[in-house]
Amino acid sequence: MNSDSCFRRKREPHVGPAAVTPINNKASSGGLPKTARGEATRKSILDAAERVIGSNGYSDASIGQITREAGVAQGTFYIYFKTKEQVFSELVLEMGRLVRHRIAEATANVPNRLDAEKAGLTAFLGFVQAHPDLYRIVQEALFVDPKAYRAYYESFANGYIDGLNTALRAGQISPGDPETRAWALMGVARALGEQLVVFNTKTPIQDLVETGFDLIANGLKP
Amino acid sequence: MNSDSCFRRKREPHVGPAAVTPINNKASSGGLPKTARGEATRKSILDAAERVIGSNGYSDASIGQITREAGVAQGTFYIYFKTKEQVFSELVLEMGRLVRHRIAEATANVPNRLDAEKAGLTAFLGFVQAHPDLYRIVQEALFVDPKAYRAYYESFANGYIDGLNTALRAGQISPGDPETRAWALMGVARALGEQLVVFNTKTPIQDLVETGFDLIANGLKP
DNA sequence: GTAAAACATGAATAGTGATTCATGTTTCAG
DNA sequence: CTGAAACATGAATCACTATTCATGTTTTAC
Repeated sequence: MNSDSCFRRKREPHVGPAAVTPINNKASSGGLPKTARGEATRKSILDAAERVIGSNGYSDASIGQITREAGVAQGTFYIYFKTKEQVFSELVLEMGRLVRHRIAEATANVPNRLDAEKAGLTAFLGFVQAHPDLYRIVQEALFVDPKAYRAYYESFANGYIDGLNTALRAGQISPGDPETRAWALMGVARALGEQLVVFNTKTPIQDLVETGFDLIANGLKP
Repeated sequence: MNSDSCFRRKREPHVGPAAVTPINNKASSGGLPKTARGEATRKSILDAAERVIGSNGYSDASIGQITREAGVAQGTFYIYFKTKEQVFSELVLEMGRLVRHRIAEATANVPNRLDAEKAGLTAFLGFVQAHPDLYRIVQEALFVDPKAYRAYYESFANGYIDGLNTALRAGQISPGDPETRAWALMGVARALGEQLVVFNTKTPIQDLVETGFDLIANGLKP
């Protein structure tokens, strides 16, 4: 329940002229569009939101900017989204789907877990580099929409845990609590991704993967 | 250069009545206090800011809340801090000092690097659990004060890199790029800390340390 | 003791931007 | 064709709160 400073408290819900009004339930406020036109408009708003929020951050991104960027009037925004927070949440969800899909794709036909770790890390870093904005968006979700933030990482973790369990049963990795390991491994990937887009390291992705993977596979022991 | 939505553009600097005005340079606006009284007031504001920002987040924390919590008038805030952003930055700095100090302390007399990793991880998780607010504060710094955010992690990393280099020379760890390793290892600690205060895991700290350390030391290889 | 510096107050100012709404314009089922 | 639903518009509203300032009150140096 964060939100921008202005207009925090919702205004008293405005009751229409009377029950007489035709039940104009529109696509109204958050509803999904019912025609191709609406579909297109909604998408262009969402895309604009991605760019604007991605580069300015949530608080500094204004609905005006977003709609201008999308080429629609300001009021149009509220035909498709109930609040500013809602677009943001959808952005986070969408991004989660994209990353997971990309990693699943990259690790799909890799039968060995360690190779899968390497492939997954490579795919993740490639994705981060291609979508630096989306990376920041997820980070900010912790404050704007904690639920979405948790959902993002948890659905990520679940897949990871499954993978580790399978590998464990197949004797491909040493024993160890899969849940904690999953979070730790995600932490490695996240940190290296952050190196890329937040700290702008000069280290090439390939080297990050090399060093990161060696650590994951063999640890620090001499 | 983020900031809250309200009053983004600074008002035209107000020029005093004339050059006649005594150079009342006060502790004015961001200056440090010059008496014990001032010192105490400043500290109480900073402490209040920690609590308020820690639990409400930066945007939702208002100066009014902070000063109320500190038991001073709203204007008093501006005797010690130039802007809302400034208190926040100081909070981040202060927190960085605290964590690093704690970890340095915990690893000081541990001659072996692997043992030091374990001790450091334990100390870090303990700290995080004791200061869940401060943990969130650092995360939010990425958006409110990116410079402080980077400084926080970079000074952390520097110590880490030194430690790894020393250990490498002493043959206590296997070879591998210390910089990338440092970030990856910090990523593990960060992720496990997040488990604790953001995801509220039931796993006891000791188990997190056990699993995390085993991964760091030996990797996943069977 | 006293002037000046420090510190404290809190009401007033003013920028901002999310959200609404009254009013069009398009689209489409029948 | 035609009326209703869907979609679009953009000016107006107005809750919020960071920051300032004119005016006290305390403390300190001498």
